[in-house]
Amino acid sequence: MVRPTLKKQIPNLQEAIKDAAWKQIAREGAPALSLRAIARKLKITAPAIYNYFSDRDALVTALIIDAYTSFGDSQLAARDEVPPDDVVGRMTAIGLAYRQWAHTYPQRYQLIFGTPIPGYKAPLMEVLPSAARSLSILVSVVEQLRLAGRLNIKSFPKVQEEFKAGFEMWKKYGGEADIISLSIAMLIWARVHGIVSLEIAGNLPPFGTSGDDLYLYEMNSITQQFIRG
Amino acid sequence: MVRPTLKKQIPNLQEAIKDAAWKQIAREGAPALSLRAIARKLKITAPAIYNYFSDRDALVTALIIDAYTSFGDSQLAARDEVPPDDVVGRMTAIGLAYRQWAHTYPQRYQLIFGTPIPGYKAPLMEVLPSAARSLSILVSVVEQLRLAGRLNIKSFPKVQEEFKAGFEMWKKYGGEADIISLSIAMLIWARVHGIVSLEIAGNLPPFGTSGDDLYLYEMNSITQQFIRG
DNA sequence: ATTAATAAATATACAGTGTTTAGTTATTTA
DNA sequence: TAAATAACTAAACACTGTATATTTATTAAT
Repeated sequence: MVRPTLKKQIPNLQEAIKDAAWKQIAREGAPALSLRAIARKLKITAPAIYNYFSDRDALVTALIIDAYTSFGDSQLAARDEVPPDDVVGRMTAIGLAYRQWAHTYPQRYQLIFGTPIPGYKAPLMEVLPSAARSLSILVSVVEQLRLAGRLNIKSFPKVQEEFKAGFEMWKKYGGEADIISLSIAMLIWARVHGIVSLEIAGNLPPFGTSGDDLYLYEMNSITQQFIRG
Repeated sequence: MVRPTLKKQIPNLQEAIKDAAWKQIAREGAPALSLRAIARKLKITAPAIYNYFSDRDALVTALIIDAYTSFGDSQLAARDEVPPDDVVGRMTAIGLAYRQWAHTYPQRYQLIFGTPIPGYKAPLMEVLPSAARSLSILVSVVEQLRLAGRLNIKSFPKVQEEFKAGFEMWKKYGGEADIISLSIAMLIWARVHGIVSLEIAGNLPPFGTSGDDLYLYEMNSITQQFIRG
């Protein structure tokens, strides 16, 4: 019956491992992530990492959660810089923040939305809280529009029964909102994600269109289509 | 001065390697692609592959070109099944074909649009012909709308000067079209890609929305916004 | 027919990866 | 002081892509 506390030369090794991982990702890209390289940088042996992460995928999951948190923070900050009554302004602000965050941290963006780690599949249950939180900022603005009667939901498809359970689960982490607000938020999310993911992957520029203009145009399409008044 | 012809036990080894690669990708996913595993399946040694592909990335590039070709074929078939005068019908047909192809070959889709191969970056110049061809079907329909005076380009952003050179390059493989048609095609492409990529990555369903309904709604948004008459 | 040239395959090896196992060191509580 | 155990290292395994050298087989010219 003995319970020794943790001990290490490096004060907080768990955080140090993640830091080293991020630096490696930023410098050489997510696919180059290597436990052995991290260990070399920290002057420990590779198996020592297994005291803090059960395997490489667990480390990646932790990084993804951090990335979602960073993304959610930027969404939250963008929203709250605009007065609550200026709903359209808030929508615009988080839309711009979305793209700006992706351009500031392309590797984090790819880590979340791409599949840059060989054989890795994010475990939904672990990632959901931070993922739902980051999406919840957009949902909150859409919900605010709905409550103000300014949400144009004409002809928007009804949510199927089978997905209502998923919605209830989402609310646990994403906060209170009507399901129609979540649905419309998903569509808005898909639109900005469409442009930004093509941009980040380098598939947009050579075809003759600027991401800037296209993105602004698309944000205008969104507000025109879904906001009235 | 001797020029021996190719010789092999397997009739067309180059194609056999690609076939084995596709089977491996379909069974275990793109990141699991392994030259050694391909060699084992074909009962040859791994270095023998280097007689047909300069390295692993060259094989991946060949696979991507094949995937683009397969995608382009499905777009072409979908378009030409609808009479030329029914332009809206053609737009709908290729839109549905886009999503259906992605769902039929999710690994091919991810190979093109994701980044599933560690450290791989597609060489634009090699991929451009097949990529431009596959996009050209959508562009041709948009161009057809433009020529018929049914394209709604009100307030669509002008293309920046610096990208006009890229447009000229694109025309070489994508065919004759006005630059505004390409731009609008890009935006339409981004929209469908936004939904489909989230679907394929498994990020849509858990949050309570059906890809089916959302996609149909979005295709309607597109026709409403860009087609008049 | 013999010989030279060369394509295509193999054998071998190197440096890298994630991970497992066994053993060691250090710390903490009883 | 002694037992318990967390945290680490050392060594090894089974992989990976790829470079080099060598062998085999085929072709073309003499």
